[in-house]
Amino acid sequence: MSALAADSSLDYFGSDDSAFLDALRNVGLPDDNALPPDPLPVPDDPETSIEAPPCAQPSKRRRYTSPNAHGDHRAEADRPIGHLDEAELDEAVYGAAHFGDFGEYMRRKRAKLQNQDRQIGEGGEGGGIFKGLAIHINGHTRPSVQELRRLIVSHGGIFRPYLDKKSIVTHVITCSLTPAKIKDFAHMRLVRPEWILESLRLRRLLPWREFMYRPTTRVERPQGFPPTPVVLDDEPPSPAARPGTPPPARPTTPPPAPLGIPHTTSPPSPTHPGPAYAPPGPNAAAARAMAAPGWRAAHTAAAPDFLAGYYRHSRLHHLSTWKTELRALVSEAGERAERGDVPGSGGAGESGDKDQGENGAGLSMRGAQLALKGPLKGKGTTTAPAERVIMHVDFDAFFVSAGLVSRPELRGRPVVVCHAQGGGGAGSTSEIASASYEARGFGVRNGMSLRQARELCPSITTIPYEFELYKKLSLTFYTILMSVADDLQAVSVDEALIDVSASVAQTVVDDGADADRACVLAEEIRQHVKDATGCSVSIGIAHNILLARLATRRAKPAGSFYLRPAALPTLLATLDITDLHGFGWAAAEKARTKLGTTALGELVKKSRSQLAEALGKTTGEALYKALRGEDDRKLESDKPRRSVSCEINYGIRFQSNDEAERFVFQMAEEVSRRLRAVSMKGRSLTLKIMKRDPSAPVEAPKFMGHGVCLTYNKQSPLSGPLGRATDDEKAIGALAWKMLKAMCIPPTELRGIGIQILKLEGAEVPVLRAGQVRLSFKPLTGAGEAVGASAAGTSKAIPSPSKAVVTTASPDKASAHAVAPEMPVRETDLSHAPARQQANVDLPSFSQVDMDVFNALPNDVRLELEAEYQRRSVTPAPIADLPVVPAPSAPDLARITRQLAPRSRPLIGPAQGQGKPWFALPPKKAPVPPRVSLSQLAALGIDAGVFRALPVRVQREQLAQARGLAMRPSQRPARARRPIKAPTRLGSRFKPPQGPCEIVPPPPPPRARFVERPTLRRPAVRSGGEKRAVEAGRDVQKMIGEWVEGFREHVPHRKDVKYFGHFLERCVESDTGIERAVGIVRWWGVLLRRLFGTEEMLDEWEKEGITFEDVRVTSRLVGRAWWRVFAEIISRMNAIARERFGGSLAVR
DNA sequence: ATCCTCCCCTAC
DNA sequence: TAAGGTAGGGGAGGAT
Ligand SMILES: Nc1ccn([C@H]2C[C@H](O)[C@@H](COP(=O)(O)OP(=O)(O)OP(=O)(O)O)O2)c(=O)n1
Ligand SMILES: [Mg+2]
Repeated sequence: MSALAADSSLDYFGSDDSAFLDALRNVGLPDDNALPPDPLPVPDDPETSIEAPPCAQPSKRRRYTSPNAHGDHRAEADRPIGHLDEAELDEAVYGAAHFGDFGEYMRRKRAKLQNQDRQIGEGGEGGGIFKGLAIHINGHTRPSVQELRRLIVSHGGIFRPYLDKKSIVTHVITCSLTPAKIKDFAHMRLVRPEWILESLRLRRLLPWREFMYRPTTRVERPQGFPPTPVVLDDEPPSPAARPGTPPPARPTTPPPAPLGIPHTTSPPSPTHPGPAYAPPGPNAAAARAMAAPGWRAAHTAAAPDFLAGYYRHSRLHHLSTWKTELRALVSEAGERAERGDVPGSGGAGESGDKDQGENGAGLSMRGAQLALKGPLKGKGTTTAPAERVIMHVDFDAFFVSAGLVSRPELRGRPVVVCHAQGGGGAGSTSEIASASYEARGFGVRNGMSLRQARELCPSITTIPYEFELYKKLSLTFYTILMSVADDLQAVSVDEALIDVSASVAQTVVDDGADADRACVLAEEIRQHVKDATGCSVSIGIAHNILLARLATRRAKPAGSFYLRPAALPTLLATLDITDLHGFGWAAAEKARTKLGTTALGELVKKSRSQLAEALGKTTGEALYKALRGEDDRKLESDKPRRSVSCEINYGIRFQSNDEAERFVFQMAEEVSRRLRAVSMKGRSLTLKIMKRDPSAPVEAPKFMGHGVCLTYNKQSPLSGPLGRATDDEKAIGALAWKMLKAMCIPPTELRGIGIQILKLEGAEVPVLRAGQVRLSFKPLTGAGEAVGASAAGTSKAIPSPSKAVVTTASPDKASAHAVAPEMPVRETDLSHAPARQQANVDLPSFSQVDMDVFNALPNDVRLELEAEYQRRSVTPAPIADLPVVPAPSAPDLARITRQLAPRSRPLIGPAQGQGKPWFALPPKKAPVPPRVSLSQLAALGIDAGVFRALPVRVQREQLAQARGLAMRPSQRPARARRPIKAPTRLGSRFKPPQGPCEIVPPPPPPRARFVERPTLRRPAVRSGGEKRAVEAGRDVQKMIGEWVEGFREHVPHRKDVKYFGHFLERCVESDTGIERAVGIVRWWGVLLRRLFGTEEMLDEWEKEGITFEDVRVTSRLVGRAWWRVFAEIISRMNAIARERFGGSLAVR
């Protein structure tokens, strides 16, 4: 029970310390009337328990709170914490307090936090220099909120977690304020954290004014407009300026700028001030949806097509998959390099020593430079660790940057990527994947809910995901890195570690110190990537991985930074343990409870054994060394894969066992598919189950989320029909279902399901598919050895893989990395590519080819490729069979391919050896690119960058499409339709006027004195179906006129915007509506220009400080609002247009 | 000691 | 309306 209490409080408060929990537990007191019985002994609602044999309750049930505070709160009254009547506690603490403004939740939470502080204070570090102060901390701070709180409380101060009218706050600590808060706090004592730190250092309370917080240049503006851009995303600091020193100062005053600071701590539960991820308690929208008949069956995991749709939209799934695929690609490239893949290149790396790092030459991507490096081959072994030059390269706000490539109009504005689009979603729990640096200036961070973001920054703009684009940019990025790296470790789709020791040595700089050369090289890389992708990356440079990562913090955004060991102490003094890669919330908690601090500046004083004791041996020692700038880990570019899994913990809402069973089998198919994709089989299956915690509401705070759960993981040996390892979906499904049944969990309580396959083995020979390519490597390395090793089984048998063994003999490795069907490399630029040169073409290894795509190729192309592969005898048998043998899991592979595949044809691998390293070679018979001038493209509304990236065939299509489009509605290319999900939706989706009309209530009157404002929602439209809407062009134009005119002194109404936006989007979706939509939008633009002037004019007026009478000022702001809405809608239309046609609309 | 199994944790 | 996945390092504690 006590364990539970601790657990519950932790869930609830996140960063509570155990002393406090102990104290609470020991207080002992009456129960909370709201308390439900302790969940433990209570059997699960028996109602629909899965009918199963002996219900063996799984051995472990663990409470799972999302590591990410997805708004999941343990039900307050979950379990007795003690016998303290909390009202009395409050009373004692605050005197006659009234909490009318607080819900029960907030009230209790606050009381507890307060109590906790008392505990800290009592145990405290003495001194009372903060006595009499009541301090609130706002937003992100450095040190962290928790750390500051601890410092304050332990020195006699009071920590105020929240602001309200009832309790006094003497000071507010902050590092950054949103405009809204600046206003709120106008009359308060705003002070920087340094006040606390310095006061403590000098052991006396320093005058707060000396540390007064001043908003950085930002000026608040009325309508919630974004501040002037803090940092331009696409404006790198002055070039390779002074190497060895930080890039030109960012617009920051306080040392650690609010920008670029990674998420702080506190995963579980909202401990920090600021908006909550979601309101506590069941998600209202979800409750409503679930109550609607048919909704659950159509939109949750109970729907037959849920799995595919879910994965198609899951960013985390993509992130994970890409990472795996990139690793495989890198690994393959390494192998090719070692092998001296390019014909004729026999020599360079002695056959004997393989090691990937083997001079740059090894990483064949190097092109011309390699020649020079040849002689240096020994490098991998000779270079002392201290001399290594490691770069950590990472896109700035990757998803956003990618999205802005085609939305330049949004640059400089607070933008986030998330699923929820448009102005709506006030309470949206949609998660933000990436926030622009401007948005971060408001405190918005990756991983927040849209709702939180809107609270911090009401004017935030959302843009949709573009997964294909991310993947494309990523490949380009990696190709560039490969061309300079001696070694490369794929970290994620937007991030990699490279060893550039050799390249640096070669970089020409007069008078160059290594550091100088490294910085020059870094800037070159940044420029290359920028040119090739339109996005900026930042680069951290140092002698080891750890420092390089730290350096990146300073480099961001859009810069590079060389961190020399000597500078480390100073840097560390400002950092928290969670700023180190690999150290998160849990580590910080351990440090805090066991060592009394999370500040690196303090931790550095701890002994090695102290750290080891607190954090574990390995981790502790790693930290000890890290604090001294030591890190001898080497880049990992070819580790064998050890597991393949598939889990979904979202949208799981079953009513019956049948639904659950169906879903489990679908998941089994999915894992099976993944296994086959990498030619692996497994001998062990782990079923991972999440079950709603009995105390958690049926609907989680996050829409369709899993909420607080108990987890059950059960492992079982897996074997196929014939005995050993298997990838058979039926075997997997049957076992998984059997295990789930045995858990006796009512299907209604399931919230997450996962299947993980372990003990992997390479698939057996008989299978022709991709995996067989693995064999093709053997002849080159010695078949005998390979066979022998294969008997050895799993990698474990070969512990620290000696270099030699790795490449030649490990079957796991070979099979694991030989295949990357989901991420075929393809040409990125046809028009630049030189004609194919027979000898040097680097076709992807056959295993890398996505079979579906391959099979779908035009006959001649396919035959030619087959011939080529045969010629090289890379793959003996398969070729003949391929066309015949349909890919094993055709439908699903097809799905995946569709999901990842661009409209272009895949196939050709990145160029090796000579030539522009970062552009792939064209397919044979490259068609002649159409001749179009940039201006022509512009006239047609096609984005030149996008266009250039398309295969010629598609270019032609697009061109034709656009030309027709400009004139009259025309045929759309096959397969350009947006996916449609549930049938129920289908109806409304294509009846523009209807959906919105039903959903959107009439907009309330504008705030000010506008009496009869026109509305877009009018009966005229309501009556129509799709046809009507299309016919409505004239009407719509008229309506817009009225709308804009009516609101010329007011910001457009959100609902109207939403409605209008929907209408236009649907027009773009339909074949017949595009032209009309473009016309309408143009007309709209004309009206806006007429009324408010262009945006540029507005800018001018503003810059020049031109102020007319108030009216004009108002009008200027209103004008901006209109233009902003205008841009938003256009960008949404363009998103659709891009998806359908690959270009943007010419609406401006 | 050393392995193995079941977690937890972290990252993107 | 939203899409909270996944692989791998490492620790605790039992089996060997
Ligand atoms: N909680 C998160 C974190 C990241 N991502 C995705 C979107 C990010 O764009 C991408 C890269 O993650 P980074 O941590 O590198 O963050 P950004 O690139 O967005 O910003 P920056 O690297 O500049 O801090 O991964 C995500 O979907 N969810
Ligand atoms: Mg990034």
